Amino acid sequence: MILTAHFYHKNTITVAKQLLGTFLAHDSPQGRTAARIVETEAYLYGDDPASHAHRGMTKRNAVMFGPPGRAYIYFIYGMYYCFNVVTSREGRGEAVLIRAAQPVEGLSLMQERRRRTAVKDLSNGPGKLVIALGIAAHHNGSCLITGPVTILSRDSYPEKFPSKRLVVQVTTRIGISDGIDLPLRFYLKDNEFVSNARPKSSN
DNA sequence: TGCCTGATTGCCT
DNA sequence: GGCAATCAGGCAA
Repeated sequence: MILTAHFYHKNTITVAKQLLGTFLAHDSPQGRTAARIVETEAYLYGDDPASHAHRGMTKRNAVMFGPPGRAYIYFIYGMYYCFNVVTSREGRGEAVLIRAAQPVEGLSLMQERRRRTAVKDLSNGPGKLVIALGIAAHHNGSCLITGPVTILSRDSYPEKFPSKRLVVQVTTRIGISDGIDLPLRFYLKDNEFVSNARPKSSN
């Protein structure tokens, strides 16, 4: 079932952890794809220099300051998009970046979109999962409760993923140059679909 | 296996 | 004008 608004109206770190094991789904004209979220990062209000919202609202980050439960999608490195979930409460500017996911439904469509056959390489990174799921710039600001991009609860695929205690690992975040010491990256322990990238060291 | 680099463009300073 | 919450491919070992 689709996660409802109150799921997102919580402390951003809590949401980042609780998103692990849920399913990001997209019902597109080409068909349905869904992937289990295995890696997230929190971007916070206040003393978080890595957050796009750190210097206040701009044209790019405006969605971060809107209501929780919407998609914040931004363009990066001239060719990729990253998918985030707005969290906490309206006006704060907090979000969770979805960094990696495990393909669950619509595998062949994902393979076609990614031009890759290896399932392990379809969505094990923030830019990759956006491509695999067919998410695009026009989904920026879209509501994750009404769709077409939605997030489903952990019990949505009981045959493939029976109810089980999830072990969450915590590290610093990836690919940033400020705020690199903050422990705001979360992922499922020993999951082979977690992204390959490693945090920078602060030395 | 793992490090290094080029690709490519909208947004912010 | 510089850079960014990335990725794939190439090359060395």
